[in-house]
Amino acid sequence: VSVGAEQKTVPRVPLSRERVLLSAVELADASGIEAVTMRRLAERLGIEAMSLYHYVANKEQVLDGIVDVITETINDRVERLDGVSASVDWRAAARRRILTAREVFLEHPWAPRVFESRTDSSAQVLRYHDGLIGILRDGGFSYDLIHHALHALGSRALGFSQELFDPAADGGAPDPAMLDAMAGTYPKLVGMLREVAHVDPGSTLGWCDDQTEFEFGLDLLLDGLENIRRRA
Amino acid sequence: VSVGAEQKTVPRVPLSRERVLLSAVELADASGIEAVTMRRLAERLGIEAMSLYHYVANKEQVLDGIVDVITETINDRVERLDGVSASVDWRAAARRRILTAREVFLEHPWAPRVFESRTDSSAQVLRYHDGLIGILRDGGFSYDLIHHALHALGSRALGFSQELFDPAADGGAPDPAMLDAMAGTYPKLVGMLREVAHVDPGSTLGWCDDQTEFEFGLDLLLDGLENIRRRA
DNA sequence: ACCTGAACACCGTTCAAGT
DNA sequence: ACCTGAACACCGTTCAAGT
Repeated sequence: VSVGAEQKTVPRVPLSRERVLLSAVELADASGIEAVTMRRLAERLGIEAMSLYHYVANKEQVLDGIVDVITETINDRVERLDGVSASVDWRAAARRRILTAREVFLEHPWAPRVFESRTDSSAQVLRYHDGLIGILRDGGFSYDLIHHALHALGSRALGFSQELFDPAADGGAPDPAMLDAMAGTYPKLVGMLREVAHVDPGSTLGWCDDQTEFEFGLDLLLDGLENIRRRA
Repeated sequence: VSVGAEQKTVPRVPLSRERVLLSAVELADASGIEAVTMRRLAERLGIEAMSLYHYVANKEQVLDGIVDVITETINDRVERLDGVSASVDWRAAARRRILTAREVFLEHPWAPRVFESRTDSSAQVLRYHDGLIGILRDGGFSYDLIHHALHALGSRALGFSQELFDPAADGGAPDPAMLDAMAGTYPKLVGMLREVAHVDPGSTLGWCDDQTEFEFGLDLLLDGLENIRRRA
């Protein structure tokens, strides 16, 4: 079938809010979140920009919808774990849920910024938290402690921690010449970088591994919560 | 002196990069961060938009500069504490530094979003971290543990934790009728909200106090770090 | 109902030109 | 050196109009 024939004979998948939002995620994956404009999104769907307004009220709803799409993927994966988790303690179940959610964010590196820009709560995010609260509740937490725990975890509960500055630069070791130049102004910082950057020079992961750091922070919080729970 | 006379006789404070950035912070304080456009910022300074490009290369530099201005304020305040901190243990010194920094963010509620949107590192933020690293180092931390600690603290080291969704709605208790409607879909979440929202019904702070939650998360992390430090 | 085309009110930024 | 005016390439969104 030639392209020309296809254009005439194959019926278009009918447009829908769902298809608009899925397309927005694909566009962000392919070209970055700044490429997600109403005009470019419409172009990708083969319609005019104004036609989008039949499926979403405005661009904010597109971004809200992106959050829902991503978190729905997360929920699909973590809820498959819950059946297996019944026999496991709360800490292992919570840890596994969070690290599974994190895998989805690793597939959409632009997504944390979108999540942090939202102010309306998403139905899928509520569903994710509902499941996490269930795990803590079954583990013997009071609702009061669960509430504190969710605030303490923040975005870590969902599987990401937005790094301040240079998340990409963490991959490569800092330039020794640059460190020399900075040593006068930031003596302690440079002291740290000089030592930490050389701990494992042969590592292919680079001197600073995102996954390790995420798990370190997560375990610190989970351990602390377990201590409080046990004392209560 | 009449306004008309003033316009002719009083020499304008000469424009500078510094004055542009200070004005950007004032504009964000007054009208929100979305009001900080090149055109509106220029208007506020009594010049045309294009004149701004003599002081900054582009709008990204304005946002980078805003981060520097805010963090400079923080550094001014926390470095005044450091003299007094000499006799204090690392935990108290770090806690005081962070809670002092937090006060500045409470004065600029739009600032966390700007910080999290930056990708270049700021000289003032490096200076802030240098001081914090010094406190931990004096407290007996290895550079390796300090490195993990900074990642675990994330933006909490600087005094803020970006809440996901509804940070403003936390002030008022959730609507009981809405909770009833949500109970079927989110049973555990509603269970938590029903209990936690009624713990202190007479409190003027509302059922969920930002400061309390921030300190809870911060102490959880600091306690965990102290445990690791002591074991090492 | 679904989609469009023209237009509006804004952006950030360029360029060449003024003093 | 500092500042400007006109223009360009883009936004999100309105409106009235088409099928």
